[in-house]
Amino acid sequence: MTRYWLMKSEPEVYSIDDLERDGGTYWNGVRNYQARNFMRDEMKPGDQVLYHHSNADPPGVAGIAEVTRAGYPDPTARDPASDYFDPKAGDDDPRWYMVDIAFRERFPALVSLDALRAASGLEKMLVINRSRLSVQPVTPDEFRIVAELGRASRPG
DNA sequence: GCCAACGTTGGC
DNA sequence: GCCAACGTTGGC
Repeated sequence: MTRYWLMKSEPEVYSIDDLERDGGTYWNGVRNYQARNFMRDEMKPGDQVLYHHSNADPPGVAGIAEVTRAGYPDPTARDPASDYFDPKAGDDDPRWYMVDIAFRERFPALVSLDALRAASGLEKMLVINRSRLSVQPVTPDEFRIVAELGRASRPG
């Protein structure tokens, strides 16, 4: 069963343009248990992802990606040289997980957070109500509505 | 840069 | 196991 997600990235750090250039990437560095659980337990290859720019002006959904590898241990948690190092991660408990994603689509223009708030059918989206969760599920309807808004967008 | 929301830590 | 203190996120 295909599931749908929203994943956030700061464009200053890694934007949809970076993802398009690279073709795909691994989603390391998530250090939140709820987001970790989604990646470890629920995300599967083929799942579709709304790629959201946070800490941006404006913030919003920039395009679509696809999960290409299900959750596996995030090696940066064990790397003392990494910003994401976690001394509590160990051999028998990787503690943090990541997935791989691939670029699929870049919207002509970003679907801003304001546009998401204004759209009918997106009232319950977590990105509106719980903006701090960096990996979050979206319903098939929410995904479809955002994708349609994105594809219909015009560059500003 | 501010600050509200909220997740995590640690003392008790 | 509670909860105050603290750190981080992210919209503005």
